[in-house]
Order: sequence, then C-alpha cells, then structure tokens
Amino acid sequence: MGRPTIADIARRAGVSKGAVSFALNGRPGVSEATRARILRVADEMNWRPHSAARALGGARADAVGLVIARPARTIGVEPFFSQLLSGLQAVLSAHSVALHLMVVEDTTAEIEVYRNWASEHRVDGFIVVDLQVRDPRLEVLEELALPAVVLGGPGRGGGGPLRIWADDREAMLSIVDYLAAIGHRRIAHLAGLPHFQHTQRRIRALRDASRRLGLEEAVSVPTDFSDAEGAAATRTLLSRPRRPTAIVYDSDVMAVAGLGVAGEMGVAVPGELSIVSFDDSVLARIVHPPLTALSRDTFALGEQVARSLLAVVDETGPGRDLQMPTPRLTVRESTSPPAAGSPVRAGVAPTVDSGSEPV
Amino acid sequence: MGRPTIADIARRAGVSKGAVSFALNGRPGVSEATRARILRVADEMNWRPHSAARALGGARADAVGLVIARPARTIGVEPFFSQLLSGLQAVLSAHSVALHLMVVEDTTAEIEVYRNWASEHRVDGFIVVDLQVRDPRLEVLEELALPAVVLGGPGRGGGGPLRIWADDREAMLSIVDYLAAIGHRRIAHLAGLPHFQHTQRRIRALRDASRRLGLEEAVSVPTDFSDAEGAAATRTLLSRPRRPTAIVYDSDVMAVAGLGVAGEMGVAVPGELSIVSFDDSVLARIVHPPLTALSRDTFALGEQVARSLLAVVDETGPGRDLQMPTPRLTVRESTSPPAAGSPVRAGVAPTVDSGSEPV
DNA sequence: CTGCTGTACTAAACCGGTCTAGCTATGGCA
DNA sequence: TGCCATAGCTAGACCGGTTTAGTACAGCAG
Repeated sequence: MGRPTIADIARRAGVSKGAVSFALNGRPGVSEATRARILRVADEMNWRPHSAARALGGARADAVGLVIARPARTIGVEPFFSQLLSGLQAVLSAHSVALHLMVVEDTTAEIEVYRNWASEHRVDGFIVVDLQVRDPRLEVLEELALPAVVLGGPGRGGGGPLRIWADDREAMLSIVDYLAAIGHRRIAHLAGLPHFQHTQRRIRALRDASRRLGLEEAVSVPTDFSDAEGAAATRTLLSRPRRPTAIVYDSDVMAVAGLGVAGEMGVAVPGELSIVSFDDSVLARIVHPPLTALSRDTFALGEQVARSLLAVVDETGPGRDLQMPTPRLTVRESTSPPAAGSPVRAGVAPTVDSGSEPV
Repeated sequence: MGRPTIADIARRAGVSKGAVSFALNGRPGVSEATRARILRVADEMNWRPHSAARALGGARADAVGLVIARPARTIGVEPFFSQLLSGLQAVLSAHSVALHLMVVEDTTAEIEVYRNWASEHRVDGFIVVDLQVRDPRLEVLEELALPAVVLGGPGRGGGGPLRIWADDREAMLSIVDYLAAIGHRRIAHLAGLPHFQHTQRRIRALRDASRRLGLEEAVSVPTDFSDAEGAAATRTLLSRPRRPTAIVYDSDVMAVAGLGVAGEMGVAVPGELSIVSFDDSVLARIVHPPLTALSRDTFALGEQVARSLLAVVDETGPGRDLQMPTPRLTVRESTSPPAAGSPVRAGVAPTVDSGSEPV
C-alpha cells in the first residue's frame, strides 16, 4: 500500500472519513476521546495530507508566487534580489509557506504565469516586483482577485493590490543634499531601466534637487543595471573634459564596477571623484574604499513583504499600503569634498544648469 | 461563473468530459474534426488546466523542490547560491517548470519538508545541496523514490540519487601547485563548515599536496563561510609572528573580507600576502586588486543540475552521475611570489611540516 | 446474415480530501 | 410522557481532472 489516506485511517479507527477529517483539522464534530484515537492512528500510519486533494476543495496552497521578468543571471548578480529572497524566506519558512519561483522573459509571459498559477490554485498570493510606469500587471492581478503585494510606489489610493515602498524621492534628495553640502556642483546619476517607476522617481528627484540647489550640472544616464553598462557609462562620463565630481549609482553592482573603472583610469576616489551607491550590501562594505551608500535594509523589506502578504492571505492583516522607513545615507570613505584643483575651477564661471532632461 | 472546467467545455461542444480530456491531451479517442472543435471551444472559454485536479490523478506537478538548511541570510550573502539559483531558473523556466523553494533550520526540518512535498505531490523531484559526510538525507530520498539530484561528491557507485560534482580535490591541488611554483612555502586555508563533504575533500587535498611538495606549513581553519569569521580568522593568521605568505579562501565572500583585513593591517596584497579565492564571482573581479580565483561556473552548474533532474523526471535522461569540468585557476593580481624579505627567510631553516591536522 | 475488427464516443469510477445534510442517542424541561 | 435541542457520528456529494469499461456503428470477410 502506498501512502495512507484518510479512508485507511477511518477503516482502522472504525469511523467514517468525515470523522477523520474533523479530527485531523481540529474542528468540532467528534468527541475528544475519538479525536485522540484518530490522531493516534493517523500518527501510527504516518499520515500526511495530500495538498492537491485539499486544493481541489479550494483550500490553501501554502505557497506564494514570485515571478521575475529579468534575465536569469540577474538573480545571481544583483544583491537586491538575493537579499529580498532571503528576507522573504525568513518569514515564509517560519509559517511553513513555500515560495514558488519562476523567471520569465518578459511582462507578457509573467502575466501568463500569474493566470496559470492562479487558476491552478498553486499559490495563495503573489509578490510583484519591478513596478512599471503604466503597469499592465496590476489590472490582471485585480481581475484574478488573489492576494498580492506590490513592491513599489504609493498607489492611487483606490483598490488594487497592497503596496509597499520606500521613499525613493526623499532618499535621492538626501544624497544630493549631502553631496551639495560638501561642495559638489557637477553630479551624475547612473540610473536603472527607465520604465521602472522607481527609476523615474529618482531621476525626477535629482532634477528637482539640482534646480533647487542651483547645481552646475546634474545628469541622469539610464542603464540596464548591469555592471557592464555601469562600467561603460562611467568611462564615458570620466572621459569628458569637464567630468562630474560625484556619481550616484542606482545599484551597488554598478557602483563597484564604476569604482573599478575609476581605478583603471587613474581617477582617485574620493580625491577626484566621489561615489555613492543607492544600494548597500556586503559589496559596498568590502571594496576599497568602502562605498558611501544608502542603507536600504532589503532583507527587512523582504520580511515585511512576506508578513503583509501572509496577513492579506489570512484576512487578518492591516490591508493597507505601507511605507518603509526612508533609507539613510551611510557615509563611508568613497565621498569627500571635491578637490580644490579639480576641473570645476577651470574655464568659465559656473552656471546654473537645470539638468539635461533624461528619458 | 468562475473558471471554466472541462465539464463546461463538454456541454458547450456537445460531447462528454472524457472526449474533452482526450482532445486536450492530444491522445487518440476522438476524430480530428471533433478535436478541433473542442480545442476551439476550450480556447474561446479561455480554459486552463487545474494542476491540483491533475495531481490528484498522479500527474506531474511541474515543479521541483529545493530546500536549503542554512540561515536565510545566506542566500543573500553567498554568491554561490544566487548563481546556482540563476542557472537553475534558466533551464527550468525554459521548460515551464517552477522552483519550489524553502529555507529551513536544520537537516531534520529539511527531511520533514522532503517527506511532505513528496507525499503531497507538490514537486516532481528534488535538488539537494550541501552534501554532508554521512548524509541522512540520502536514505530518505531513496525511500521516497522521487527523482533527485545531489550536488556533491561521487557516490558509492550503487543506487541512490544522481550525483553531480566538480573535482574539489584536483581544484585544490592546482591552487597549491601554483602557489608552490611561485615560491610560497607557508599556506593557510580558510575552509568552510567541516561536516560538508567538499570541505573535507579540500582539506585533505591541501594536506596531501603539502606533504608531496614538502611545504613548511599548510593549515586549514574551519569557518562558517561568513565574512565575519573570514575576517576574524584572517586577522588571527596575520597576527602570528610567522604569518602565512598565501591564504586560500573557500568562498569569495571570505576572500574579499580577508582582503579588507589585510588592507587595514597594512599588509600589502600581493606584495606581502597572496590571496586565492575558491570561488569566482563578480565579487572577485571587482575588488582591488582583483582576486586570483578558481573559476567554477556556478551558473552552468545550476543549468546542468536542472537539465539532469528534468531528464530523470522525464525518464529520458542519462541517469548517471556526472562530473563537471574541473575548475581552472584564473590568475589575477592578488597573487605573486612572496617578497624576498618576507618573514619566510627569518629564523631557522625551513623544515618539512606535514600540516597541522585539522578537524 | 453473421461475426469480427476498429473507430468514435459516453458513462462512470477514481484520485484524497472537505463539507453538508441527515440520522441517532441522549439529556433537559415542561 | 412528549417534545426539542444538541452532541457525535455517517453517508455521500463535491472539487476537476484522468482513465477504464462499455456502447454504437461502420466496414469488411466469409
């Protein structure tokens, strides 16, 4: 005989299937004595529930879904993802909920996976990352009516999935304020993929701050988050006759790549170039010099996302959007006031530049 | 009405449930005309299979399981895991197979999860990592009789799950040979957790190589793979009066941490200390100086593991163990011959030391 | 015309649970 | 004594598929 079923237990205990089901699920309908007997028999026979059978009846899948529409390599390279995964797992595993993970080509495929998993009762809810400017996934999720947590920007107040986000705008402002305070007037920003909402927010914040502070230059360069583009863009920026005195990188992978390029080109960090990473991970701490970075606690973010999603699934939770604490800038050794003899002094008098319009 | 079922399709198409099932699964039993009609109706109604219902009948789950018994933080910190995950996903997603992921406390919990997922038909197979010296998981997997791929050491030839491994011994030998060839006589090894098989293999290989080459010293220090212990152990080693001229790190996280410590302590790399990492990732390439590292293609390993597992699941595959290409040493700038004036010359004449017995 | 084969299809069992309707025995109460 | 409420339990429908046994009919040989 294969795995025991509740029918087997019922036979052995001399009761009906229904009684066994009641007993095993701790619901009324059987006496305590019978319940104890049934539990003992179930234990003896080493019974385990068959999730598929339960799911047929519409029960929990005890799993949540995460679909990522980026190249598979990304997970390995981007600390943000692995940290997020870590945080998610920390909470999920405590609740014995598994993570159903899949990497797909593009948003279209991602939506297809949502539909499949939803209709197959594979998961109890979804975690959505990389919120886009006009995101086609949101309406699909609403249509599917499954619990979901979206990582990103405040929603329009109305319905739709729960949102969790950090204030990217404030964060960028704090970086620019800091750099301006120590004397920087030409700041570059290596941004991420332009159709992501958080990229847009950061670009806009930099532009606004630049206007407000009257910076000479503040330019955002979109990239694909890869170390390759980060390095290439850095090289281009540093080759310009009047190069920026500070560069803000949207990911630590790019920041570290940028640091490497500066080293190769003989540009001293922080003497001739200050570097700030928008993301803090081991990476930022262990390079030399250690990078000034925005300490977003991505692990904690993952934990919070998992907690919120489980709360929605259980219908116990505060079904409302949540803003994470604004990340704080951790100043390390990759930033300093620009050198007195730096190219900033050369040539014409500084003029107020409203920032080249990106994207 | 909720999601359409095959009963709905049957009603609309004017056939029986059975006919619909035959048509949708491409099996004989219906005429081509009827099949086309049924498929059209199914498409119109936007039908999708309900995996739970299929699983009840014993069909595929279209998911494979990976359970990791390490602190959740590990996934975020250790590039090995995220790279492995990437590789797995690359192949799995191409086959529309999801990854069922869970992080647990210890091996006991891990085994419990295996039993649960197996009996619940949640997954079609397992991926097992961190093979231990006497691994209790192996017999459980055999008992469960589900396809599995174990990442590590060659098996005993007999039954048991499929094995995939790289030759850790050869790899370590190549590192030691290289270091000895450029003149190093005192080598330290920051090893991983001692109950892992690969840790044992590397320790033994170092000891054997040391004897063969007649090195002055070759010591393995077990750690927990964390950057903290990597840094601490490095500090201890470098504080000794006769410090090693080269350190081999079992993970790149530790290697980078060690590099940081050397910097703090004013020990020049590679001038006074050569550093080799047993693991090559972005990390090793982007620090300064870039680390000489063993180029294990972990992404490719993940791909191969996924391919093999799917092959076993489909019963199409070469059900045999597989050895990955032995990783090659990539020499970068963190290694050089030991300085002429290094402490190696001081004091007594070099003696042959068989290596302090570790573990 | 009978018997045989093969094709196209239907009806119903089945997978392993959950859940509802209903049955029985018992006790409380007027 | 009669009536009702309730605890404790059973039988069986149900979830959405797959699969098997069986039926109806056509074609063909003898």
